[in-house]
Amino acid sequence: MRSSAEHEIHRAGLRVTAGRLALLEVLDRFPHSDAATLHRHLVETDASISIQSVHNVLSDLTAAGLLRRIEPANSAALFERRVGDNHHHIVCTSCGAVADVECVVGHAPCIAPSDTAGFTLATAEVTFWGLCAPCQKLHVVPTKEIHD
Amino acid sequence: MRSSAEHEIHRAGLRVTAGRLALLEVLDRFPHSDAATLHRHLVETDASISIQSVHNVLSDLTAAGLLRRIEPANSAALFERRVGDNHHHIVCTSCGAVADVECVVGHAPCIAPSDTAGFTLATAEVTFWGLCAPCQKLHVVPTKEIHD
DNA sequence: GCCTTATTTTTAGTCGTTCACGATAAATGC
DNA sequence: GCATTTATCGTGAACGACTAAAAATAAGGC
Repeated sequence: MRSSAEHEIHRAGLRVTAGRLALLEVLDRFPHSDAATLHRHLVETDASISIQSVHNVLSDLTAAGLLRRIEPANSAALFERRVGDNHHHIVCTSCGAVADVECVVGHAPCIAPSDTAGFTLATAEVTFWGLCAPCQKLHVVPTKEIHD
Repeated sequence: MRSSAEHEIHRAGLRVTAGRLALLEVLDRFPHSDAATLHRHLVETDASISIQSVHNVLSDLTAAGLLRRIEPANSAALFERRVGDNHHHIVCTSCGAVADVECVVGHAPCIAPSDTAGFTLATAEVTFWGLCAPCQKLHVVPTKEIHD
């Protein structure tokens, strides 16, 4: 059984290595993970890979367009395999959990601010903040005040 | 002449110190600055303040609601005095310059994603990416590919 | 002006990430 | 298959941004 990951890496002009395959596989199971978390999962399963190599692989695959890197405030860089669409994210202010969010309004409204101050607009990135279901149950009060 | 900054700090229940006043004044002239930049401006003008104290003051004033902290990807935390509204930002992918952007569509559409995956939604944060006017003139090609 | 305690300084230390470089192993050509 | 090339990985060190702890200082109420 030949994984699609193998094809993807090869098509990107990169060498197919055990580390890259393993990382893509783990990232499939745990999207929105940071480098340290991915490294932990990797050493747990089998592959011996250094944390620096994890950063290396993440950087290479992101540059190749196989991964998307997001960087919510107060958090390390997170990675996901879902690329090529303009979906957004919602982040839990209490525990940092991240979920994908489809932009209901489509592209146009969000990407058309009234005044771009002379900037040429390329992309719009939306991050939603809130409480995830488990944290709601725990009655955890978010540390940041939310005034309307 | 009593500065409004003095009142603001006092009203927040914080002590009015030279460092805090100086930082607010510098941040007025250079919005969207990071701690290191602010520190540089401060030591240039007059006030001898340590970089750690700058972080301290920024943290205190942000917690008190006098400052807003933003954290664009690939950048240190930036601060601005404009608080209490829901304006967004546009960041230059080439030089990192930041400008304020009013959200033309208002509140509702952006803050109403179709599915929040069980999250309770609190706020929406929009970051626009593009090229600032000076970087456009320099014909600088952004390092990230822009498809569509 | 004094006293309490918030604030600042000083000094270390942490976290996430990048860099340099020798060691290793994919992929190409034979 | 096997050798060669060179992309990739491991190791170790370093970096920037930020936080922590403790001692020194100074704001502001009395």
